[in-house]
This record gives sequence, C-alpha cells and structure tokens, in this order.
Amino acid sequence: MFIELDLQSETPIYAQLVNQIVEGIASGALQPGDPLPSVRRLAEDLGINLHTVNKSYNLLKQEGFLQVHRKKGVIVQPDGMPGVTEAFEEKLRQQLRSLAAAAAVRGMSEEAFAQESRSVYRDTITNRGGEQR
Amino acid sequence: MFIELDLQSETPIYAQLVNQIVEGIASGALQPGDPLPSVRRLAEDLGINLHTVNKSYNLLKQEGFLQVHRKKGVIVQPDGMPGVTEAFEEKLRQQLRSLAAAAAVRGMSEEAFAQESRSVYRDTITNRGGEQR
Amino acid sequence: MFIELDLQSETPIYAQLVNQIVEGIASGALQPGDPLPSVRRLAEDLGINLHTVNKSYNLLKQEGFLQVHRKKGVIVQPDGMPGVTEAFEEKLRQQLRSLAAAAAVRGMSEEAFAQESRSVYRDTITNRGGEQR
Amino acid sequence: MFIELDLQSETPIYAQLVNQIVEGIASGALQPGDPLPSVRRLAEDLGINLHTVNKSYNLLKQEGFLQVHRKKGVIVQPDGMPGVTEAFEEKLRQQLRSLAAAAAVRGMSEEAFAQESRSVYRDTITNRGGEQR
DNA sequence: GTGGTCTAGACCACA
DNA sequence: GTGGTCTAGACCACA
Repeated sequence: MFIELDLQSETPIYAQLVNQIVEGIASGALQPGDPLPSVRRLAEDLGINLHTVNKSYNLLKQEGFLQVHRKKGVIVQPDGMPGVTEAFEEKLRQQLRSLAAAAAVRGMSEEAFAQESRSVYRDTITNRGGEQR
Repeated sequence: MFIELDLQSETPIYAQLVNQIVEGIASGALQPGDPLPSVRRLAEDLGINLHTVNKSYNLLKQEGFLQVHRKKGVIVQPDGMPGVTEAFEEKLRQQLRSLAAAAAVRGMSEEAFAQESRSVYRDTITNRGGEQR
Repeated sequence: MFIELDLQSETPIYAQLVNQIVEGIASGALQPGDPLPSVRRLAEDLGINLHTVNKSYNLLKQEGFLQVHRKKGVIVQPDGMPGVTEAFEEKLRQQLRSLAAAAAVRGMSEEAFAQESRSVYRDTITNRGGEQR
Repeated sequence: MFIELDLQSETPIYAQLVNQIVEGIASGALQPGDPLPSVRRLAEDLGINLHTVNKSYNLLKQEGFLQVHRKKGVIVQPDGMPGVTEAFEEKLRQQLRSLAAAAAVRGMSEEAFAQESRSVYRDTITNRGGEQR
C-alpha cells in the first residue's frame, strides 16, 4: 500500500493521511494486526513532519482503527473494528446531505448519485480478502 | 426556508451557510430568481459576522449558484444552474471515497451505503417544485 | 480559579493541567458555559508552550468536558457533562485497585481508605454551587 | 498467583508488573518471605524484556516491598512492610483527588465514590491470610 | 529504536 | 485576536 499526499490540497495533510490509511484498511491492503511504519519512518518517507504523522496516528487510535502495541509498535486494530455507531451514521448522513444537495442542484439524478456511491464503494474495497501480505 | 447554524461544529460557519443555501436550492425552498437577504440583514438575523455571510455569498456566486444584481440584490441563479462538471465529478468522487472507506471499515455493506446515499438524496430534494417557503 | 504546575513532577504538564481543570469544574470554580483563557493566553500565564495547553484542551474536548465555540472560544461544556460510562467505571476501578493495594500492604485499613476517599471527594467539590462568578 | 499484562495499555509494562505484585502481596497470594521468580525466569514467562522485570523489581525493592537475597533470590519482604508514610499519604491523596474530581464531574456521588473505594479495597485483600497461591 | 512530551516559531483560516 | 496546522529540533521513558 502506498500513500500519496497533495501538499497543495485544502485538506490538511494529517487528514489526507487518515483517509488513506482508512482506505488502505477498507481495501484490504492493510490487514488487522499489520504493523504500520513508525512515525519517524513514515514522516521521512513522506517528507513531512513527525508530528503530522503522529496526529494522524493518534486520531486513528482514538477512533479505534489503530492500536499502539508496546512491542509491535503501531498496528492495525486486530480486535475488531468499531461498528456503525450512531455518531458515525449521523456524521455520514450529514456529509452525504451536502454532497447530494450539490449533485442535485447540478442536475445529477438520484439514480446517478446512488450509482456513483455504489461504484466508489466497490472501488474502495477492491482487494478485500485479496493479497495476504 | 430557514438556516440553522451550529457554533460548536467543526464545520466553519461560512461552509455551513453555503451548504444550507445549496440544500435550500436543491429542495426547492429557494427557486431560481428568488431573492436572498442582504449580507447585512442575514448576518444580523443569524447573529454572525458580516464578513462570514459575505464569504459564503461570494463562494456561491463563484460556483454559479447565486447572482448579485445591482437592483434586485442577491438572487438565486435564474439562468440555469451549472451542470455536472469534470471538476465537480472529481471532487464528489474523492469525498465519497473517504466516506465509503470509513463505512466499509465499520462493516456497512455496499447495499447499505448506496441505500443511505439514495435516501439522503431523496430527503434533500423533498420539496422540489413544491411550495415556496 | 488558579492553576499550579509542578514542572519537576513525573506527571506530564498537559496531564496536570487536565486534572486541575477537571478539579476546577468539580469544585464549581468553573461553571458550565464559563469561558477558559485562550491557549495563547493560558500558555503565557503559566509560562508553558502553547501546544501543551492545546493538548490539554483537546483531551478535555474529546472527553466532553470542554467545547470549542466559534464565537465564545473555549468554554466549559454547557450541555451537560458526560456521565459515568462503562469505560470510566472500568478505568476508575483499575486505578483505585492499585491505590487500594498499596494502601493495604502498608497497613491502611479499609475504613481508613474509604474515609480518605470520602474526605478527598468532599474537599474536591467544596465550593460547588457556591460563587456564581 | 499469576500475572497478566496488557501490551496495549497506556500503563507501562514495568508499572503493570509493579501493581500486580503489590496486589499479590495485598491479597495474600504472596506472603512475606515468599520467593519470586528470577528476573530472567519471569521475563521469559511473560515474554517481555529482562530490563523491564529488573526495573519493576528494583522499584519494589526501593519501596521496601521486596528483598534481594544472595541465596534465596528475590523474596517478599519478610521483616515487615513499610507503613503509611507522609510521602505515601501525600501521593495517595493527590491521586485520589484527580479520581474524585473526575467522578464528581460525571455525577458520581460522594457515597458512590466512597463505596467504590471500599469495595475495591475489599476485593483487593480478598484472599488475605488464606490460601497460598 | 520508538513513542511521548515539550519548546519555539510560523503561517493560515476564521470570525 | 483565536484556534488549527505544520515544521524543526530536543530530551526522555520504555522496551
């Protein structure tokens, strides 16, 4: 799995990193229990600051997607990912609402919007269950 | 149509305002040609800074959702909304990707995700063509 | 309410700060809705770095004790504090266990330990409901 | 008596080890004069680093809970445990203060907090004087 | 070596 | 002015 950052993007670097790691887990490129690079290592590889990586890791730890293991370092949550909580549902719906409204105003049909969602989801989980590293 | 701001939200006020106006247009609560409150008026009604409203209006004007008329003041774009541009498609897909990944990791199925998108879209356009606020 | 830090303590500065703010809320010195100093201001007052204060505020925000309000700045949670969750109970019990064991080994009786807890609790909430600022 | 470590915990392994040995003494599972496994042995059993066990043993020796014998190896203090010193009282109170404040803020009553303390104490010394692990 | 903590300093988005 | 983000650099606790 590789990570690509857009330093010009409006999306903060730490958020891009969070997104891409989550996408990595969704796609199966990162499996439960898999180790992640150390903050220092990843920071160097990406050419960004250690603290930025740290912030991303911490957010993912808080959400329950990563664990900090005293021997293995940072690993992908091995004990089951967090489920679809109320809070997540709410946040998801709120964000979809803005996207759907913008799409609708521009003339994208319900069908097209749902189809787009479905196809993006499918792309996301592509390799699921695939390569076992 | 009324606007509700959450001052505790992480989403900047100007962005909340943008979203809600777009949602108003999508739902039909705001029809093409409809006047919007003046910057000053809306700022006062919402108890927020004048510059904040200005920023939102400007963004919406740039995207082609609003027009600023010498005489009529700010109105909803009467000459046809912008369509589904390449840039919009790209941005939409990118944001859906993050949402889809988070949903997938938490165990939400493709079907559930697509259904959620569809249902949110439907809610969004509810009043379309219907009553004039 | 004032804050006193021990820079030589083993307890990290950010944690001392967190504890003292929580104690301030418990004692009533800080009331729901009360504003806290800005990170910069508090950092300067305490002679510590801005980021250290920021870390404390963020932790307290995550726990639901503080809110970041876009107009009022950082304020004490006005919408009801988080309650006694499972997670809190568990953490509390775990920490009490270590303290109780050390006390017991040193010959402190159950009565004395419980009494100590009670008296510390009482001290903590001293001014509750007292000064309304 | 057995020891269970949580490698994901924020509490350092050496501290967990210290706590559990103290709890073992408090419960009576470890009696004065009882031998403890050698550093090497315990490290191997627990699958942790030799230095970590060493650090724990040293701390416990300094506090007066363990003795290191030329011939008998490491044993539980046979000549009377240290009592409730000023320093201990102070540290205990300080830690209880943070716990009490957090409990109070979350709405736990004085009675509940004292009761929790009492019940945890009781659990801790359960097997006192009873069976020999 | 690795994560955690802290400082110093800077720029930007937001209101 | 205020919080958010990012960088650079340093020291320490831990294993």
